Amino acid sequence: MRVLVARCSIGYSGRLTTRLASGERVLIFKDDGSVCIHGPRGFKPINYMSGPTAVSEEEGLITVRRPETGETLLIEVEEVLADDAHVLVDEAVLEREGRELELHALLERSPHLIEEGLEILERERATDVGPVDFLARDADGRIVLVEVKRVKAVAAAVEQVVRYREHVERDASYAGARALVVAPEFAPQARALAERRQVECVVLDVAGLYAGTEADPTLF
Amino acid sequence: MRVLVARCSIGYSGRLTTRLASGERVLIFKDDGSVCIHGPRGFKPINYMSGPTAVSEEEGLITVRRPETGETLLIEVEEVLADDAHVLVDEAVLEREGRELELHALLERSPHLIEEGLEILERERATDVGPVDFLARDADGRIVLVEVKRVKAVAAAVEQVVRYREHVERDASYAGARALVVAPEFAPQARALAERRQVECVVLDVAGLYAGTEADPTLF
DNA sequence: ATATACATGTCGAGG
DNA sequence: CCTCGACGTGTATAT
Repeated sequence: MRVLVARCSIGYSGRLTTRLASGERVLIFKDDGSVCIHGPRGFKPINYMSGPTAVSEEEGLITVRRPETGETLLIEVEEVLADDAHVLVDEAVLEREGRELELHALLERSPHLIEEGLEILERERATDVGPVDFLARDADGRIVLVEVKRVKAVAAAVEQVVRYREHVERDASYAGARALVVAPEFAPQARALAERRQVECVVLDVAGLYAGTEADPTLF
Repeated sequence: MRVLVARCSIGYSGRLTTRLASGERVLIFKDDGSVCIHGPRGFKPINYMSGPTAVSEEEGLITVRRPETGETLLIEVEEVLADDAHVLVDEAVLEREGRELELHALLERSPHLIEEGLEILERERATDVGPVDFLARDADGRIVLVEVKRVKAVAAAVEQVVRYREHVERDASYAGARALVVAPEFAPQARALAERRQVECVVLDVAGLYAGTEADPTLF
């Protein structure tokens, strides 16, 4: 990994075209061919390129090409402030907790949090329009399709569960299936669309959900 | 801006919890309080934090807190391989060309690129289920709803414009409105859905669009 | 401040 | 390879 600190101008051409006038930045060239250029603010690079790439350098002009897509990054180096190569040993992989999957597991253990009397029949049931999060049956014996969102549900989530419903209803035994979106919050447009499509919105108290579980994300 | 190269272990707690075992990484601390930590691969940081934050350091333990959200990043520094501070001068702002907004402007100036005889009536017309990119009228006087995608159109884009059509058709004067998706490329499932929903797909030659304009993204 | 849609989105899973 | 949905999505824009 090479860490170059330099005054430079940068041009990118690919899915769009960007131009960045002269300024001092930190440029990181990784061994996998990826490049990221950090400006003075924010954790996101101001310019970047995925690997694999071919990097060439001559007379202060660094050219990064990604043959796969034809993207090009041109870096005119005007002044080198620092230039260090590091051989970094890092075998660790990032471990995550608290993703949507765990929310699913929690709801599967406690389906009454969605609705009293609900029984989960299947999880991640595959359809040819994508998987539906839960296939369930309500207290009256009706089939219920459940789409779960960890964060605010938008119109697309409603569309998703409507697609599932249209799909399963081609099988007559699923006629009259209910469709639910379960989320801690709903965008107004999502509610409007849900009403039109006869999709039910279930607001989930995520904080209350996790309260008392060992993976309580509010503990810190 | 501080560039620290170190062997370290990292814990993040916020919207989720992550743990990263010991390894050698590049850590960048910016003056606005943002932090990003780069591992050996990829242009994305393996861990990060947006500013503003409070950063404290004692005995090899760096603590980054973001009061606004309660997020915390804990960095146990086990060995420092390099540690440099840089005062970087960078007033430049990134100029982008080729965003969706510009594509809209281009099409608004030259609606014949969508269809001969098309007349744009309104742009970004809002509805309670979302805006439609263009409200237009065709050579025969029929209302045309246009959804524009800068990259490949997928099924969701078709559903969007169908939603708009359903909305405007509640007003009888829009009965029989046409629905178009305009994009440089269409996913097969998007085409299939478009056919079922009677939505028209217009393939746009984006390269041709920009050819001859000063913002030609192919010039590199 | 809130709501909404764009993003060089990126990334990973599943067919 | 393609398609699709999640993401610590982040970010800008309009209301």
